[in-house]
Amino acid sequence: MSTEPKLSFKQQQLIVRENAIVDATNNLLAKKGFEMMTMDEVAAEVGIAKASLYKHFPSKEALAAAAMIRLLENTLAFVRGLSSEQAALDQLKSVLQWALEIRMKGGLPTLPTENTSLRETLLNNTRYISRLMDLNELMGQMIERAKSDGAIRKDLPTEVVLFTIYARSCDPTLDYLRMGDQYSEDQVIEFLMSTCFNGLQ
Amino acid sequence: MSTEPKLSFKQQQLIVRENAIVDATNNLLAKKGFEMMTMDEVAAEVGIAKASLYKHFPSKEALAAAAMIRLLENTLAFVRGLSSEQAALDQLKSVLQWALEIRMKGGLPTLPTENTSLRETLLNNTRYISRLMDLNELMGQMIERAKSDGAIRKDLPTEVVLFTIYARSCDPTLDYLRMGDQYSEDQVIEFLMSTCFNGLQ
DNA sequence: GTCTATACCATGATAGAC
DNA sequence: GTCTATCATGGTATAGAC
Repeated sequence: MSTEPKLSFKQQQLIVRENAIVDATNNLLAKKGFEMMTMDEVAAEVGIAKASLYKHFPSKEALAAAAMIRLLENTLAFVRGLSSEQAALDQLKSVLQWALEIRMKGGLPTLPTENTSLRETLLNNTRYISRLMDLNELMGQMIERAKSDGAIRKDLPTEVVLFTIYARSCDPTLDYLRMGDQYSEDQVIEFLMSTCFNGLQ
Repeated sequence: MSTEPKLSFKQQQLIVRENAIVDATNNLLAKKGFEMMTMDEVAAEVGIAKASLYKHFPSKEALAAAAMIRLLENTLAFVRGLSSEQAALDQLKSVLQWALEIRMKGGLPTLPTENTSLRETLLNNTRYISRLMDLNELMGQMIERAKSDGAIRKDLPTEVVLFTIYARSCDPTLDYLRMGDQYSEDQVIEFLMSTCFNGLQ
């Protein structure tokens, strides 16, 4: 991506530090949600003083947004790296599976579902919106290809298919099924994907 | 239900007042979520002083729990009132449709999805848990009947079917599709139900 | 850029008069 | 049981020294 050949030691150190901060934010966000996560906790997990956080990120919302954007960019990279020889339907399934595996490992759901001040902030964040539109575009193309393959129902608007996949990737059913720990992680993921693509009937 | 023949005027007044409080809570909870809803707002919407709220409900959590329990009891009443002549699959569809229509009208999603202090409180509330278990029991029976009718896939555990329906009733896809207002409310509900029961393929 | 210490403020909850 | 007024807590954000 970048043409910059080398970074000074200080710059590298800064990046490492900020990565650590975003990592901690990611974990806490996944575990407690935006409102219940406090800046004290983030600072404690990173091992720095709270005030130092504010040297890197101007607000709690900005910090959480950074975590969401990083996840979104990882998702984009995954989608772009999909084999173009795969059938479109299989590509879609791979994306959903990837997102569910991340959540299984304690990661964030790809999209924010709750009505929080974070949602507001993200909708005003141009970088986030830009990435989200890129992802929607790519996913939309895959859905349309799957439709012409006859692999996805043509009576559903592409938008509906898209949101349904997004929603399934954030589905609380995963947490409920995992809580009971009656099924293996792979089984849970298989159930979620199967009900999404094949339905209950 | 009750065998109490008459209530004093004061008692009736109390019930009306508390209903109004729970109504307001219900609306704000649906609009803003638990964390973003403040007791000041509830009081303002009811038109009483905040301190008066605390004469009726000991805490914010208890107030929200009252709203959730009322909804759950309404759901139970709806499920119990379903015609026993209907096929089990149609009964399940009716329940989902009913829940989605409530949300369309600005109501609460039936189950709490977020990780909040409210969730904690509810899980320790015996009345809530008791009602939830009743609902799960009834829904589980319907699912098993639908399975033996050959109307629901037998390879899915009943639990998985149950959670999937619950999750769909809280699905953020509804909000996204409504925002675009490209489709009528009935169309949106139809999309959600169809993708749930028939899948995307 | 990191720390300690603190300002500041929103909000859940209470006191006490009527 | 309702009100006005107030408290207490906790959490975001900042000041200022190093």
